Amino acid sequence: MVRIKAKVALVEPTRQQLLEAASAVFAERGFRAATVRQICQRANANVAAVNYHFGGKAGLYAEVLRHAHRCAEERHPNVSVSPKRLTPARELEIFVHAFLQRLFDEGRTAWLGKLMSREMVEPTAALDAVVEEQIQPNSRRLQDLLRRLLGPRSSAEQVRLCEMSVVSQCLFYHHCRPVISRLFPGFDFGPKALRRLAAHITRFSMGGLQSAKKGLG
Amino acid sequence: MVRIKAKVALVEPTRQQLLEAASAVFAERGFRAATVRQICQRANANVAAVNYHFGGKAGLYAEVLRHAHRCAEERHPNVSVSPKRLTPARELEIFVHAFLQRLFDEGRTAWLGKLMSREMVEPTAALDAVVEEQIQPNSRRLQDLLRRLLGPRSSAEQVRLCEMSVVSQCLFYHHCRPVISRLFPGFDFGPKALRRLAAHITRFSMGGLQSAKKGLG
DNA sequence: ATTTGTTTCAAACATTTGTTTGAAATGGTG
DNA sequence: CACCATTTCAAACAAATGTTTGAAACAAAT
Repeated sequence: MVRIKAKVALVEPTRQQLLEAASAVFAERGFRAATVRQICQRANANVAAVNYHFGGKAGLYAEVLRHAHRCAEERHPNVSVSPKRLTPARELEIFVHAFLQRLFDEGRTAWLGKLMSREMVEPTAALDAVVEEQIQPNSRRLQDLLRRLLGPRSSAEQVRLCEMSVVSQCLFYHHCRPVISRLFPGFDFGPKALRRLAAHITRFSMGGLQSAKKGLG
Repeated sequence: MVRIKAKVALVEPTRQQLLEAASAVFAERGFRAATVRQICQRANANVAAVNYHFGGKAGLYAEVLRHAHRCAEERHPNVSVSPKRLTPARELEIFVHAFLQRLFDEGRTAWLGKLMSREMVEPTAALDAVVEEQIQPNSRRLQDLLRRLLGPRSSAEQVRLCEMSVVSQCLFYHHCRPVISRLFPGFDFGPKALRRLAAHITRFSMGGLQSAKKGLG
């Protein structure tokens, strides 16, 4: 029994290893560009394992999305309510910073963010589920925050537009990283830079929101 | 001679047809997903034509980028200087609106914008040239405008960050269109909507710039 | 009309990639 | 040990795709 436990701990079941490897590869390369052979090699598994355990590349991808979602939920059990009383600006900054971290952190934490970012640009059949289960809730959360910032007279359209203005600034750095690093060599994405970025996006957006608010009447 | 001229006018040389077809297909599908067979079918050409005229798929793609650049230059011979005296806000709105149009117009006008947008997310070997020849100049142009708006005390870093805040808002709608149309059904991208979008992005950004300006000291 | 250089074409080729297969290995159970 | 289900594996398969090839068609010049 000790031996069994030890073995389980050391050599994780193939299915799990595939899931981990696939998460990383899909997050890096995207669904299309990732190959099952890459994934299996990384998981020390046979090429046929993907089909045996997940019924195919698509099935594996679907499982990876669920897996990443579970991992993220585990790590942030309930981000929806900020416990302390914070200024709205600070609350927005926290949202933005968390968003950036999900896109740029290394390791398992960032899988979900990267996968979702990929889905936006190069959608697969899984996009509908991703939007409904993951993007939609976050969108509602940000909209609530923005509505508070824009005031009760703001229209749904205004809230939507401002939401996209905020989100776009965060996603941009991930989507366009290849261009940014060529256009501005030396631009880095370490933790410190991420905080500075979040500060800028928040300040810029607070000004933008104020401007949008004025133009309401 | 008349017969020849007529024929040339009616049945354009294969090379040109390939270029046109490839521009459309690459803009729609991206470099990887586009297949030479698709392109050749659309151009009524043989599969081997691509290799004969351009040395391969990569060569064709490189030519397509140059071709799209020429087309865009032809259409907007010199956008760099706005002839009339405009308020900076109006100037920014024109820039933003033109940007959006390049991404969402149908037909040849939009090829370059779409191709560049693709390059940002899914870079190819051609990205370096694209950045240097196309993105860099536009970037400089926007930076000049923003520096005027931010005032002489603004740092290069501030200008860069604000530039990305503006550009990101424009690109977002193109990059994330699949998500937007699921999240906000009915969101359209017709000419009227594009003008409204440009107005929002401009107003939002003007507020953001003001905010960024304040935080300079 | 013949020649010469260019262009087109159908067919084949080589490679990649997702999937299938049938046998071998594995591990628990009676 | 023998039996059974589960899992792994090397090999093969089928489809897609970029590229090559060698002959045919074509056009212009001599």
